[in-house]
Amino acid sequence: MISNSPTEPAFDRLLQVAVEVFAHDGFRDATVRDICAKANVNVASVNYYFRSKEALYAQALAFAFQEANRLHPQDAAQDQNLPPEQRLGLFITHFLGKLLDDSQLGFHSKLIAREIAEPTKALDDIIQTAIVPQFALLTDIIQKILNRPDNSLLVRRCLLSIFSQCLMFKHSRAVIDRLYPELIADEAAIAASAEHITQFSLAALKGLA
Amino acid sequence: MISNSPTEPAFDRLLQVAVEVFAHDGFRDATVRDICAKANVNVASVNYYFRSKEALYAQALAFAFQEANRLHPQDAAQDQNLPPEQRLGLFITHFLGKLLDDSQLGFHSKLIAREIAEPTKALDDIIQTAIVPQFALLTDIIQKILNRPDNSLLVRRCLLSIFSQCLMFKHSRAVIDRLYPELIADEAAIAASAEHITQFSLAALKGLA
Amino acid sequence: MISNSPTEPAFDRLLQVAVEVFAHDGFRDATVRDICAKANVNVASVNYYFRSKEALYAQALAFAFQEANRLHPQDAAQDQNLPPEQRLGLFITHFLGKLLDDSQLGFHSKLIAREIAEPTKALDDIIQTAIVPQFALLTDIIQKILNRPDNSLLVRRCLLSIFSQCLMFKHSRAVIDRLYPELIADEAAIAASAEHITQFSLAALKGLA
Amino acid sequence: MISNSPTEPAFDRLLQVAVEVFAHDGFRDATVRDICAKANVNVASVNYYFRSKEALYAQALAFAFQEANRLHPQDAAQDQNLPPEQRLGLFITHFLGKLLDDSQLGFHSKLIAREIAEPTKALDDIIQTAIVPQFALLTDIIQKILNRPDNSLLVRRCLLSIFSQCLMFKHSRAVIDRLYPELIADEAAIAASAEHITQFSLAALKGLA
DNA sequence: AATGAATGAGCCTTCATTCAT
DNA sequence: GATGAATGAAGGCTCATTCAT
Repeated sequence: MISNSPTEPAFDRLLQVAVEVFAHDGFRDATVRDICAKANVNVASVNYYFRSKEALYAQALAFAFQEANRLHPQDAAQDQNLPPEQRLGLFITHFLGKLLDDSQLGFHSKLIAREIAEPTKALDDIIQTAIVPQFALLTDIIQKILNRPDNSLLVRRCLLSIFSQCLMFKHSRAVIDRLYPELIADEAAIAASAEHITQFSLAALKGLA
Repeated sequence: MISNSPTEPAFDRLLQVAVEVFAHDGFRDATVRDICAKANVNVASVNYYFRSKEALYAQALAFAFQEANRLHPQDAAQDQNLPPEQRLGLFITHFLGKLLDDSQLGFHSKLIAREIAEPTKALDDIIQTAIVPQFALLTDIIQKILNRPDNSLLVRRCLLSIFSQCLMFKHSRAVIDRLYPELIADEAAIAASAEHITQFSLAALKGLA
Repeated sequence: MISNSPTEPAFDRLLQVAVEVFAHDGFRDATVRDICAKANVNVASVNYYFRSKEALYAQALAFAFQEANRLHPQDAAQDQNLPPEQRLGLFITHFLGKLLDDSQLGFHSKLIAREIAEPTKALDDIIQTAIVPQFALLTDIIQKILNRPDNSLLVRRCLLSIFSQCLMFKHSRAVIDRLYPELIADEAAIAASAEHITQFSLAALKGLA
Repeated sequence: MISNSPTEPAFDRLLQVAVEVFAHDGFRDATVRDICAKANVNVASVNYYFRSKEALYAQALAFAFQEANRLHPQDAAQDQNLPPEQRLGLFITHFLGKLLDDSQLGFHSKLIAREIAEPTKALDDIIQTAIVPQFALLTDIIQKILNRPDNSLLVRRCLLSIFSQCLMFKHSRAVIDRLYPELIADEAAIAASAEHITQFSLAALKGLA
């Protein structure tokens, strides 16, 4: 993705700060001045290194995906030796953990969720790089449980049904925080939520198979 | 674009245009000048009728919920004489229809989805007036299928599992449009998607009961 | 002055409120809306009754002078039977009391002080109506103490010297409030200040005579 | 109009123009656009250099005091070797000269007089840095003539009596211009006025001592 | 006669961007 | 190559005023 990036520290600092700030404030509310100040670089640096605020955003988005995948690889769920039911549980637990990570890494998924909810021109690249592989992995698991071909409509629909249950905790977090805060209160609660999604989805898949 | 029938009072025209523009551009990118121009009123009208851009947004949001509920009432799903399984199907079909309505009303759900993804101060009011009733209705249906008390954690989690499958078509529409466009190609496809969510969820609920 | 004023209650209320608001906020900071709201009349009333905000100001100024003179006549100081030294004391006490009156009447002198510090076109009329008579009265007193003709330069200069000591409490009140608040703390303090000005001025006049 | 020598830095030009414009129009009526236009700089410069219109005003006020004191230092009046009666005369002459300086510097005292008549948040700072020293100097002189302690009420009252006679030429200049223009017609007249204030005050102080 | 709705000019401020160094 | 100064377009908002009723 970021093939043409010089490896200068100012450039990198700018990129990391941009992920955080864009994730926190959104594209419009984030200001170039704020990003530069937080990155300890000159105000003109964004235009110098990235040509424009918009270009910085696109790069930051690509960087966020790259980092999210580097830091949260779905290794266990890819193990073809495990039974698909167990792989499903691992996938969901891992994916939900990534989404709800409120540490520094949380910025990555937050920025991505923003981009999906309000796509810009940058989305198409991103889908190919980061979403398609996740979809492929989950497709593989579902297809084995349902015992149907990869490209069947049912597999695709079940894929969305399962993905959506995880994504809700990101997209509708504001609602969950207000109505059902106990479901994401701490790590144990999040693990229980992952377990529920797994059981709910397994029961559904078994019933539909 | 809503037809700006000049007979309509300026206040109403402003409100309808605001829903459109805020849905399309978001709060920050939308400009008062643009809204006023599209509504064929003076630039000062927003401040005259609504006191501020922020207050206009809050009113537009409330109006969007009101309109969405008025045009897609959940009457059938509330019928206590029907079996809960059928009520669930009706609820999902209606809810998905409301979310994917690309006619004039599509703006309403788009604006609402934006607000949930990036909450402003206006969200709290909205949750109470518009979301809580929907949650209550679905809770009633689930609780009857599961035969569990209203407030059990399981009921709440299943509620989110079902809601999320519908909401994904709104929040992640950009992804679906690109990867699985056939699932929302036309009204028949949407109906089939609703049917899938219903079957998936019913199988899950039966399995968990 | 206000010969063409209709005697309607709305008109009068507007005028009285205008004196207060202009005195408190100044011409620019005062808003027509605020004045109309406080006077319980329509927003358009100012333009209807007075043609413009500026014209309302001019009328309010004239009204303030008229009221100030009507409510604070310098009767005692005009008594030719009293010795001029006593008349000087009466004049100063009375004048200072009028200037420092913080009750409703205080608005009149505050508005007038504003006009003198930052004159508008309205000032010339005002000087003839309200200031000249005061100057004449004080001139008469001084001239008798100094035993000089009315129009001597010395009389004029002493007039200003005495007037200025009183006016300072109005024009530079902000400074006095901060550095010597004890000089205007209460009615007794104000009376003592008047007494000082009288003694200071009498001593000066005696010395110069 | 100050000569906008283009060699001067934009910051300085802005400050000098601000003194002029604020003195002429007052804080509210003065516009940032006008100031920038007169200073030949961009409209955004005020916010760039001074953060806000209000901050520019505060700086302009401080600058006015600084300039007024730099150009009219009270050196002679501070000379402890001179008799206090002579020092009083020097102080009054200098102070009145500063107030009535109609050259370029007239803007300074006009701005200051405005601020005292209609104080803003900026006044408190100004009092400490600019007024207190003047008061201290005059207090020293008066106390020596009266032979009383610095902090006696009488000294304070006499201080105000003397100050006020000078200030009147600033605050009530509009009235003097119309009724007694001969008192400030030219430099000689002003010197005569200063002489009068000195004699009047000395006679008073002697009488009260 | 008197009003309330509606207007438009103009204000301060923000911000991404540019330019000379 | 990299910066800090400077810009200009645009945004939300206020307010005296006008106009139809």
